Amino acid sequence: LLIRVAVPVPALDPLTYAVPDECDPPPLGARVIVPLGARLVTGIVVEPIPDAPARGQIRRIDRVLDDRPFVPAEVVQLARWTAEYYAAGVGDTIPMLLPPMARGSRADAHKTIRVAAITPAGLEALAAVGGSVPTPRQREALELLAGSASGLAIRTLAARGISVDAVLRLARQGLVSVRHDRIDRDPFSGAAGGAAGAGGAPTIELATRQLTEEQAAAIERLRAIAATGAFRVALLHGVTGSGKTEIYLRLAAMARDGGRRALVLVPEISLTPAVAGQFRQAFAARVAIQHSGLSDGERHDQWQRIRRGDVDVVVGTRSAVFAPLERVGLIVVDEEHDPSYKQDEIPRYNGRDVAIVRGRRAGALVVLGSATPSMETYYNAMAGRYERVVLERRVFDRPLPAVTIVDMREEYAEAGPEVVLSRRLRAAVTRRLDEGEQALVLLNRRGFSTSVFCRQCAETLDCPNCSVSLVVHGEGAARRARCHYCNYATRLPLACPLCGGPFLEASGLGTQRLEAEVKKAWPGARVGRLDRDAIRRRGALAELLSRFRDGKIDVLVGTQMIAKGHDFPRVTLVGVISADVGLGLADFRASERTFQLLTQVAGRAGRGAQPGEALIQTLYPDHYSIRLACDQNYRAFYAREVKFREAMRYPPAVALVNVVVRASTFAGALDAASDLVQRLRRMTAPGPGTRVLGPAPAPIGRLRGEYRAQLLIKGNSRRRMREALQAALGERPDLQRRVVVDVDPISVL
DNA sequence: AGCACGCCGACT
DNA sequence: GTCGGCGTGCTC
Repeated sequence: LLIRVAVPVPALDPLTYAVPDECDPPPLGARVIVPLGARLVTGIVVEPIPDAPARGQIRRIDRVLDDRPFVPAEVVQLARWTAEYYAAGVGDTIPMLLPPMARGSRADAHKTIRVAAITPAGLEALAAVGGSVPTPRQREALELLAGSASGLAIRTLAARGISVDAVLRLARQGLVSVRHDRIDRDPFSGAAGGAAGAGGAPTIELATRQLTEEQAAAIERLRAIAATGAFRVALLHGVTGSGKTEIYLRLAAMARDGGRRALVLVPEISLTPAVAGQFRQAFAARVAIQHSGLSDGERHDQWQRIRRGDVDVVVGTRSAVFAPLERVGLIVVDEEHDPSYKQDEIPRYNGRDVAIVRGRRAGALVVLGSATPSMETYYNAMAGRYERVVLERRVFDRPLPAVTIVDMREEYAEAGPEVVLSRRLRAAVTRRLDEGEQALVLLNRRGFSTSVFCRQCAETLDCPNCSVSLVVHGEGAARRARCHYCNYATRLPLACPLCGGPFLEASGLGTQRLEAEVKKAWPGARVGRLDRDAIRRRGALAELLSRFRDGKIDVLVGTQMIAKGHDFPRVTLVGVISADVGLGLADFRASERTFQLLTQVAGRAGRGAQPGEALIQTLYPDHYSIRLACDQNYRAFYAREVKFREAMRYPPAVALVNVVVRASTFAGALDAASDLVQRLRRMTAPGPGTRVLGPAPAPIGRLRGEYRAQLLIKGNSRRRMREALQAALGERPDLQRRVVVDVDPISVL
């Protein structure tokens, strides 16, 4: 009997193994331990009866771990779909199905390690004075091993400066033996409690809460759709503060009452504790939370609870779309436009799109919620593929914030180009502080200064590994120049490294400098900063957010992180420092991102009793994404942007695949990309509508010391595009590992 | 990812 | 001449 098994090895597709006769055949989704090369790994059965004939030699499975599916069959199929669609191997997606610590090829209840032990021949060689004693390194290894009866882990030896290679060389000479030891351990002991907790009855009775008319109508429509029990996607297009979460809660309760379960995806759970918290309140212990902020033990515990059927609702980030939940009747993707749904490493899947596929297979209602839907989603809604449910008003009839554009060209003319905070913004902050209210100030750029240049020779301070300029972080003695792409860091030189000129000047501002400016402008105010640098420490983010919520911070400065989904009732003012950060990027989504960011951040104002206002500083007050964000006119923005996408043949008008080729030289990267382009053009010529663009140097032409070139495939059949690409790469297997394929890229930078 | 093989500069 | 670092190919 043959089965096909997905093993957690990057880029690898399922392998065929034989099941011994004395063994019960494992079902789809069961774990099996299989030999792979010289080691044993844990895999998942993806085809109990292979569709395709086996290729190559067939080995026997070592052991079956489960007689029932460990991963639900529908989730296994979802992983296979994801691997194929995003041009990855099943081996890339399989780890996402498993609880942490059961992931990876070496992890499992049956982790194996390589242990080296000295052989009699080795002892002899060691004893023979000056005889067959090998190299010093090898001698050192033998001496260490001679002192240990049971041998030493190769890892341990490596830690003492003996390379794996050296040990394996000794093994080939027969002087040491290498065995694979299984370590049976229980990695999950003591993993109870934590986020799992919250037992008892729900603290809030859903039905008693008041709904707006719009909310009630939206729920009624969605309920009717869900009641059919058939797959359907609905866009819940609701302005900021319109109470979308309440609708998710009610729909989840309905799903539960109908005997089905709900999967709720949020962009970044630590940034939207409100959503998770509200589900906790309504569903108490019947909720599981899945996100990267949990410890491995906690995550494992949550995974098991879901798998056992102990929960009705799973709230989680992107990867929760693979949660082992059965009988899914509702899938919510909150803030569906958020770029964090796209994973920026292999497999490069979009959690929203995988959610839709999961919903189709489960016959579920999929609700995509946003105040600023992605172009893709709105395009589908306009084409009638998605239901469109609209919430135009905020809850309690609270007004949307009044948004005003501040033209910084006038400001510069008045006060010089150094000005950071416009007069208008200063006045507004002062007024809010006097009223005891809070303000958010957005600047979507980290660091203190964004570049350093020499006044004498005009040279800029660049990263030695990447083609980007270094960003200054910190002030005074703590000043460092850092690369945001490879983490290279150096002390800021006193003189120009090129010409020796002493006049180095830092320019361009980031959140750190903004924080300093705000503190200087309002010495009495309590100022906080929220960006990736400020939340490095575990728990720092939650701490910062709760301090702001509790009113211990008056002005919170930060990057786009401050724009995401938060509900701070006392924020009445939002300031945007440089709305045009990002508009200069040569990315087809630049306008969309800017519009979304500005609309979302403005939407943080006036969510409580006091009405809010937003002030947007920009050098391009006439740019449509800024102007229309100011009007909070999504439909006008969409109408304008979709014309651009159609004219330029960009998504959602066409499908896009981005291919990046790496090489040690610039010419090498460009040549390889060019070769792929030619092969692709030959292959796609018969397929109308498919076009190959490039090759061109990647926008970041050098990254971590490697040169990069890129090409784009545009077309209307992703399958055709993928097949052409696979065929081209099949002809150039040597390029396989130098190429990164991104299907439906969120950005082509 | 691991693991093996083979090529090449460095250094006894 | 070895040693060992590193790029390349393969795993049913």
